[in-house]
Amino acid sequence: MNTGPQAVFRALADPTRRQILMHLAHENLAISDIAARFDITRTAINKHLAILEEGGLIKSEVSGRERRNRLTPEPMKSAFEWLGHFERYWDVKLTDLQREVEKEMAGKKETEK
Amino acid sequence: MNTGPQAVFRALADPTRRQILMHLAHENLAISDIAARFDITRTAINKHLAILEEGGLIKSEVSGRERRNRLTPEPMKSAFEWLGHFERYWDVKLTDLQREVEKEMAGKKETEK
DNA sequence: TCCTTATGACACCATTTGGTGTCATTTATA
DNA sequence: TATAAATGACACCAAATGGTGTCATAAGGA
Repeated sequence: MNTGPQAVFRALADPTRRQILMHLAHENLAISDIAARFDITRTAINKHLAILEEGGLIKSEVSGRERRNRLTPEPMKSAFEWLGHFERYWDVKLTDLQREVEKEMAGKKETEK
Repeated sequence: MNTGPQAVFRALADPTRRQILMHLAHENLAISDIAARFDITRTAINKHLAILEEGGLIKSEVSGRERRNRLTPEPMKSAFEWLGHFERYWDVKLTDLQREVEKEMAGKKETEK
């Protein structure tokens, strides 16, 4: 397992995997349960689960003949925080404010001449 | 261009692309400028830029013989918000608090018997 | 015990991904 | 005006990705 940002972003890059995470947010599910919710084979689901587990986003434990999967979303935090560093850039209100400030500064410069 | 969550997560999945975004957060750069900061060819950088632009994370405009790239991070917001839905799950403090509350409740039950 | 269910383990495949190198075109510049 | 610099446009490649199908094994249930 490797909960670094790379393994997490990689795990999040596939839409099927993100959907699996959403299902697991509601309830723990066995592999067949998950496969029943998608149009792809159980084998394909298994590979997705392996990548999610590699990213540390889920944990699984066997119980009888089932393997129950549970969400362990802590590693998402690193991706969330990485994105958070850009928050000030995408915040439109702040950008508008900056523009206003810059315009104001420019105006002052002009009047100071 | 397609600023949906899929295009954004896909663009963020590669470590080189994430580094390019960080560089562009500091300053707008031409393709050669970016290529000079990595050990891969300009052609490879070009492909990464195309994927970033496809996700709407950057915009570029030609200026003479240069193509200047600028960060347009608004689409990151959708990925950030998607992750935000899981925040309550990974928040350790909240989890600890819940554990405390549960322990307290269990204790009360005991004493109430 | 027999049959069914849930996985594990492979082998195989087409497409995508992340790189490379080369050549042509356009734009500054000495 | 030559020359150098910055891109664009291709062709080509190996490895990773996202699927498939098949067969074996283990665990429950009638």
